Amino acid sequence: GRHPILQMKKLRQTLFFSHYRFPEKWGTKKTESQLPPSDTANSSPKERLPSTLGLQRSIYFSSPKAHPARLGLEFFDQPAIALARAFLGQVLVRRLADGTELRGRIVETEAYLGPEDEAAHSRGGRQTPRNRGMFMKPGTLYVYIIYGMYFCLNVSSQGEGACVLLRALEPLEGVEMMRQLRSTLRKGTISRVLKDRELCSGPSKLCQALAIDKSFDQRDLAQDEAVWLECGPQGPNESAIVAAARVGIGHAGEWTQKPLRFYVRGSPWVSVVDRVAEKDV
DNA sequence: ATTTGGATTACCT
DNA sequence: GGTAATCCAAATG
Repeated sequence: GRHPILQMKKLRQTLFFSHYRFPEKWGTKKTESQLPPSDTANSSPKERLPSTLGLQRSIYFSSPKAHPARLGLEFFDQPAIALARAFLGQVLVRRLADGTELRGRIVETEAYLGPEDEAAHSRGGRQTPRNRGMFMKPGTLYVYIIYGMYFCLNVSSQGEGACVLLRALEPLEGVEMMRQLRSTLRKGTISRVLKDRELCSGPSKLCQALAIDKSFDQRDLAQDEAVWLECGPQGPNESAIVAAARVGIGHAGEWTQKPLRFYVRGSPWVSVVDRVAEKDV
């Protein structure tokens, strides 16, 4: 980044968070047995955490005040398709300036594979000031402006220029604040009360609901103080993940049809349901 | 320097 | 199902 303010931000983050350490391994990947995606999904804090969290909670995050199950670089350092699937069921957290914490369970993602992917901003190896985040280390955010007025939130994965787009969340915590943010930020004039389903069911909707804008570009999801990812109580079954064509990438080329969008089958929080794709198993 | 189009949303019929 | 809104930034000259 050649922008002095961005450089300062970057430096501040680096210094402030340089004391963080992460375990050698997170342990085995999330178990894929378990139950189908939960109906209410949200378990009370008192509820038992999965055993895989034991390791993560150990010495690294001893303070209960600290992020109890924050996912680190090891989680993000996997190929885009694997990461896109692994995101499902994890909880995205946004801490606002006043300390309010907003939480949403990720239910829909898209993988963008890098230079060979004709639908990716990094197609053909294009690297520009805008998409730099795609080429940075796994876990780096890539936030860009679309149609001059909306934001999209991506997370860099393993693989040059590869990333995952976050497309929909199930609101879990801070729902009224999300409603307020959406009502305030969206372009519509009238202030009809938005339904819960309308809060985070789209890549730009979730950015509005969580107050995520361009200032989050190139931040580190593994270390930032205002946004992070927590291990959800349980991920969906493999069979509960639908693989469908990506949304809004035009009508040309083989890449348009590839099943690189993933969402939780039957979730009412998904932005676009693909009935045809759901028939395949 | 100018042009072009977009990883969307909201509101219309 | 269709399309206006709205402007950044990549691509082109």
